Amino acid sequence: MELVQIYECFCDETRLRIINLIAQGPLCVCHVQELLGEPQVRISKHLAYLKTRGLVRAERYQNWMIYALPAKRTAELEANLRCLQDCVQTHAVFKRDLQRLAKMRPKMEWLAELSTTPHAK
Amino acid sequence: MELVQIYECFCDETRLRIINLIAQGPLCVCHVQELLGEPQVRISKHLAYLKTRGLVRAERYQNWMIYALPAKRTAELEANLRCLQDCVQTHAVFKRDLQRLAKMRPKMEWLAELSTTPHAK
DNA sequence: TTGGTATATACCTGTTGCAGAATTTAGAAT
DNA sequence: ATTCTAAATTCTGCAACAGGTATATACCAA
Repeated sequence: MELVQIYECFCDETRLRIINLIAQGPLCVCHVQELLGEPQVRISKHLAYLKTRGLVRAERYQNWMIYALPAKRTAELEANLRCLQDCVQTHAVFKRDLQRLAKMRPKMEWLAELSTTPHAK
Repeated sequence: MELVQIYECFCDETRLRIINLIAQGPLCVCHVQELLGEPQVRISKHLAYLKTRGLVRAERYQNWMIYALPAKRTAELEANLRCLQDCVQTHAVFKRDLQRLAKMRPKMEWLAELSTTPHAK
């Protein structure tokens, strides 16, 4: 994953919000959709965009597609994800997304066991 | 300067190289052009792109346009510039650009006195 | 098989981005 | 005024992106 590709992924607000959420742990499309309050097709297409650039990976579980950060991440990606996390601290939209996610977590325990990726928080 | 705009500025390699150079201190267009070995129109247009998003400011000195980072930078911009500097350490292209810049510095002392921006070495 | 849910894809539209070639503008020097 | 240099702008073409609507696919359940 090249540096420029990271920034391509980062340069749209919807994608930033998605990344912000998925950085906390794997999510399926419908969760993201509900959390962001954006139409399904939009979420789906942005996720596809991220996937082609290797920023996320996808795995099917029954009816759901579970999206997560890749297990192996370059130092660059790690650095930029950390930087992003710092930056969004001060932005209401992103904070709200995370708060909603926290509320939703309890309903999502089944998801936690699926992924090989360790969850943040 | 919004977060997304920072990433818009970062998502093209030519722009990344320009930013990497200008982060070291103010430069005029012809310097950037010479350092990158890219045609003038390309440099000029990317600089315009960066300027409209507030990532750089420009100031005329006689025949030359001097581009520099803005004097006041948001925390986000600072964080991302630092992150970028870390990331490019390992990339030959960017390192070479900086080496060339270092060689060119002696010929550019007149520039140093113009700017209000403190130079990073 | 039928129907439902979750997700992706195809198609269309408008916008933006990037490139190069040619031209123009601004200032300096003669 | 003319000429030189530095830089920006205009024009054209093309590819990518972002949005939406509609449709298709994949899996599950009855």
